[in-house]
Amino acid sequence: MTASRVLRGEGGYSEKTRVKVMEQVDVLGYLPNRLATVFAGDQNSTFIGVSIPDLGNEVFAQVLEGIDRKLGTFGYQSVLGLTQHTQQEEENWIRTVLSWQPAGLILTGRYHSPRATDMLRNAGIPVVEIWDLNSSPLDMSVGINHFDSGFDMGRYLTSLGYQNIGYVGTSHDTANAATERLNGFCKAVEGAGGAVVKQLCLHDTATYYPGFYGTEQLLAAARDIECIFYQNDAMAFGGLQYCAAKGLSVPDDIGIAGWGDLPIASVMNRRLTSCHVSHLKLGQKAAEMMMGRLTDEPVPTCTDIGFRLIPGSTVRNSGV
Amino acid sequence: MTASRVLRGEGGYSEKTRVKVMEQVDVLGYLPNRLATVFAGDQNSTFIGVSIPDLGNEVFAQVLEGIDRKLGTFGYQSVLGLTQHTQQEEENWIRTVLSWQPAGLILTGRYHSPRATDMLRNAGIPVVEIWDLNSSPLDMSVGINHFDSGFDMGRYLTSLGYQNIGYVGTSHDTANAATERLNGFCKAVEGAGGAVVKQLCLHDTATYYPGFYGTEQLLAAARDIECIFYQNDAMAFGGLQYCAAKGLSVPDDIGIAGWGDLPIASVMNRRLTSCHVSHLKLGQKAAEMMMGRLTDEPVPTCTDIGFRLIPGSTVRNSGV
DNA sequence: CCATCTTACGTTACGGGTAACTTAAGCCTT
DNA sequence: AAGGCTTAAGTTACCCGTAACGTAAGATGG
Repeated sequence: MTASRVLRGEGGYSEKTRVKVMEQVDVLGYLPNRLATVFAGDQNSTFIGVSIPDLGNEVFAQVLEGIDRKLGTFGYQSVLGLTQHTQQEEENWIRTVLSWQPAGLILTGRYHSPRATDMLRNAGIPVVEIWDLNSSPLDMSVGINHFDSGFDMGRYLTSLGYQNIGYVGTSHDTANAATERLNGFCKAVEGAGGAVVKQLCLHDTATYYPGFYGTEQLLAAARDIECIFYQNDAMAFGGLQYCAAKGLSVPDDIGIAGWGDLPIASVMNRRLTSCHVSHLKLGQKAAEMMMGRLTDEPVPTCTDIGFRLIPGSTVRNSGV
Repeated sequence: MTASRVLRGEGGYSEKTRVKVMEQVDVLGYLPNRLATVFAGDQNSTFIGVSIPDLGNEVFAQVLEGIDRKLGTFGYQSVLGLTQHTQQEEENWIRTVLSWQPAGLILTGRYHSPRATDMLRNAGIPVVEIWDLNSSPLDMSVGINHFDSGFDMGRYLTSLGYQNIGYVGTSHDTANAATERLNGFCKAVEGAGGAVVKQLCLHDTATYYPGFYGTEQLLAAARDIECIFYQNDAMAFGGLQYCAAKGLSVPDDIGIAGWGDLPIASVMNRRLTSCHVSHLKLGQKAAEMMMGRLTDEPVPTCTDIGFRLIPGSTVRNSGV
């Protein structure tokens, strides 16, 4: 007991005793068992469960980096869960991670299975839903409005005179942010008298090569396409390279627009038309909101971190 | 007690009782507290501490993905630690994560602080050191021989007739895999009568833009450089784009070689000279070795997952 | 019908840290 | 020197799940 007091520095012991305790700590290589402390209910754990769809997608790796670095400065640890974009994986992971008594959870996406939602409500711990801005979150939410970002891109492309537009992305079991971007995009394009003539949703990962062959498939199916909007920048780069390989000039023969503004854009001579989101900041903000809630500070329920359309030069630069 | 038996399905209860227990589980929304089980010492935890330098570097994101997915199939969770390439961060993280009684640790790199090494030895749990192959690991090791991979690249470039070669990378407090690649590279180049005339180690992250401006600095300092070896592919892409921006023809005016074979290479029309390592497989293998040890299977101490030099077309294609 | 076995369920104790309380020792005051 | 006060250190109980053991009821067999 006295040793416990010394280690926590709460006072009530003599200097002589302190030294003796610290000596024994060194001799025994003693490491406290935090499990016991948390288990006894005297303190909360410093685990934060963090669910991320996948790390092959650079944007999520950046979000996770932002979260973990910020949590680390508060002495908290991320317990990772890669949910592969499925609600079932997420539900299983939530069940497991809750049994470890985490201090809170940060979840990517706003769509959860009914059982998952129940567990989250019952857990009585802070939950931050990230990525998709959610006006009625379980607890807290930080992200952007994906529908709006898709809408803005649709409006931008149609303002340049594009009428026949294609989309290349990937398909998922459930609605997700990319779906919402596509919905916003279609609404804007159709509202401006254009048409999203072909939407390709590949059963693949949203990375470079699917962007490449997806472009081939799209152009084979709809030759009159003037411009392609991609699920993300990686797929758009794949599309750019397909065009280069086939001698299609961008933006003269075809326009290319991505989403997410990957770091590689910083060195490309031709700026990819895209939409910038500060992924690192998103992650940091999520961690800050979590820590704010855990220290009983007032925390906003929803935080919109915003996006910025990047006109770029892979689309024509004015209306025809 | 009977409830505990029902929940673990170990038998010794009647069907009637089972139903009653399950009803109450539903009513109460009961979730077991795994902390108590582990704390009581009846079982090990299912945490695996995973330290990764940073996630901005795509290769580490892939390694982590490989680890976490594989661990997930065994019902284990990763507790993440981003150590930012410093031993002090790693030591602090190890101390914290050990206090949570993890079942094992997976650490990136073979160089740890003395205190960290002590803690790891005393912890009595499996440790897998990844990335750098370590012939005398603390416990287990999986990765590649970075010195050799640098050496092979040096030999390859000199075999093409390159004599004055530059290097662009980043600097770190302590020796790391990139340093070993550079050492192997220099040894091969010098052994073949060439010279690594300038080595630029930037105080920055090993990403695209530092590759871009690092190239500018390098060429300004040493105009006679014929070929540049980069710490990784991201920096090499930055270099490629610098050359494109300045009208330098690759490989006619200058040769460019990276390391790591990033996914974006799959869609580039010009194959980047690089070195392929299966990062995902590395992560999976690390997780498999960990699980093997935890289930008392015989596990090899060291696993070399190998690398493959990619000749590419960003260096001249035969000796002069 | 009693001895023995089996099954179902209950009781006790433990793990490591700490809150709350108790005891012991040292110090001062009158 | 007895009483009151302060400080240091010790004791007890608790957190929750489960191993180990105990017990009661029912089944089986001779």
